[in-house]
Amino acid sequence: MNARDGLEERSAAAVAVPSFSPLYRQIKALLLSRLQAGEWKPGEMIPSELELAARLKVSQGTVRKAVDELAQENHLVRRQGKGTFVATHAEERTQYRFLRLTPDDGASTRLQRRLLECRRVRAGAEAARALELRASDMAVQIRRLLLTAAEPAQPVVLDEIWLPGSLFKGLTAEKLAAWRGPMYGLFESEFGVRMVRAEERIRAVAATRDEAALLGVTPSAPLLLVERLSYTYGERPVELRRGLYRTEHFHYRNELG
Amino acid sequence: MNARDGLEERSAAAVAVPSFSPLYRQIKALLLSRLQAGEWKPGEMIPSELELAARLKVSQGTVRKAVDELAQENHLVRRQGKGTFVATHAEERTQYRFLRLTPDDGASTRLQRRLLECRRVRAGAEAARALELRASDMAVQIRRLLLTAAEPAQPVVLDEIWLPGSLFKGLTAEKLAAWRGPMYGLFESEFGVRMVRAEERIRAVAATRDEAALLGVTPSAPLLLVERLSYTYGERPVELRRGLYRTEHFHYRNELG
DNA sequence: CAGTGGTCTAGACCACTGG
DNA sequence: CAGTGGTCTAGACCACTGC
Repeated sequence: MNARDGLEERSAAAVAVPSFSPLYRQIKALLLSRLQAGEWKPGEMIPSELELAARLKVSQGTVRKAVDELAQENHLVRRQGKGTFVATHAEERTQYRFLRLTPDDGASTRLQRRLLECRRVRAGAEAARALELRASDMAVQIRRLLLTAAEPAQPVVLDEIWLPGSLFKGLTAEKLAAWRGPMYGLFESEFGVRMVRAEERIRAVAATRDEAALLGVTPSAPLLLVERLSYTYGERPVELRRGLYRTEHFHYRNELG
Repeated sequence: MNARDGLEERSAAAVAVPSFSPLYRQIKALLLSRLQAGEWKPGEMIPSELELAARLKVSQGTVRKAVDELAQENHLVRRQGKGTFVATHAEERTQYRFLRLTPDDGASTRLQRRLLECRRVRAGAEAARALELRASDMAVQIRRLLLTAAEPAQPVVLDEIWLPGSLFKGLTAEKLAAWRGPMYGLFESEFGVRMVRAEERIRAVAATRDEAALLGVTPSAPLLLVERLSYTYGERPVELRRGLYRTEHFHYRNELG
């Protein structure tokens, strides 16, 4: 079978390409569109390679390459002997998959949360631009603290979060406070919004008086400012997060390849 | 042919494994050991997949998978129609492959260098621990500024670098100042040390009086502290770098998968 | 044991590069 | 045009999981 033949179903899903789109990329785009459509939910198993190959009239190796790339991009998780599953933030080994803050000593990263605020507001200029909304559109604004779990509890992170109001209709302080596990897990199961990737911009700033009070540092103390924009399927931004990190005993870790 | 047969040459290069080492990983380890041995120099082309397959008595697909992983880990660079080449820091499109600092406006990242110091010193406790030396061993210490290229030149980065003296014997201020292109390119071509990966720890700190003077900020102004430990082949640390970044008009960018 | 992903092969053909 | 990496196939067999 030739890569250019048949496959109407695929060509519809195929994304813009340089000049030539190999078959496995068309399969990949097709699978991605099905993930986006919610055909398989986070944590669920997708059909086996052989079954997909048979259904799509393609060899196993071609499906394999498509699934490999999706697994590498954290959309799918392969488990030998069991199957291939839709990735989820709900059962992360690390409590927070996107949080790169680590204690200086290799100790545990157990942190407790303290919800400060959760309300619906107009997005405003900055959040609207990042989230591709109008400034007058509604947004959910959350403010919260992360503190060390060990007593005495020390504030470490002050987060300020904006979410598009249209996507998070029933999100209340009660729901947030009651939820155990990663916040992104709640977003998945309650609102069907799965974070796929994120971009962060990091700066050093001086604490304002309010920030200093909440984080237990002196005003104008240096803090790490981490601005994160998280995306769901289709490069659609769905969360803006402004985190202030105390870094006397923690650091932001990064790996450069 | 079975994955467990023959292949004395490979088993020697095979690294510790969970319980089962597929053939392509043995090939990968073999290629990696040859890269480490300098059999092919940075920028050079390695033998074609078919030739390697023939020499190693293995199918092209197996070599392919090994090379794929090495390319993904930035050891090799594939160029369709031309060949597969040893990765190098000398011909990076971006001037600095490991520098994640970006201007807030999407403008160019052109920076100029100003060498402040380059001398041979005792490593000292901190650098010795990081570089796996004795505190009494000699190290090369470099201090330099990076400034915006556009006039008026603004200081942006203050770097302090430690290198193991034993590996960088002829490294002098003159050599450094005369070198055009990335510093890591000089390390490759003059000292045969290729940086393979790096770890960074990022913090917010207050500028000391000296640091403030060099960077043109007020004392105790917030700065981004980026501590980088770079490794060459075999997980061997070969550079400790302590960078202080001004982040009023620049930010450290990161992608989270 | 059956079902899954993981490895390996052999061979055909395609896309890209440079002489 | 020859030589390179890139794609695709069909089939065999291996390793891991759970019943």
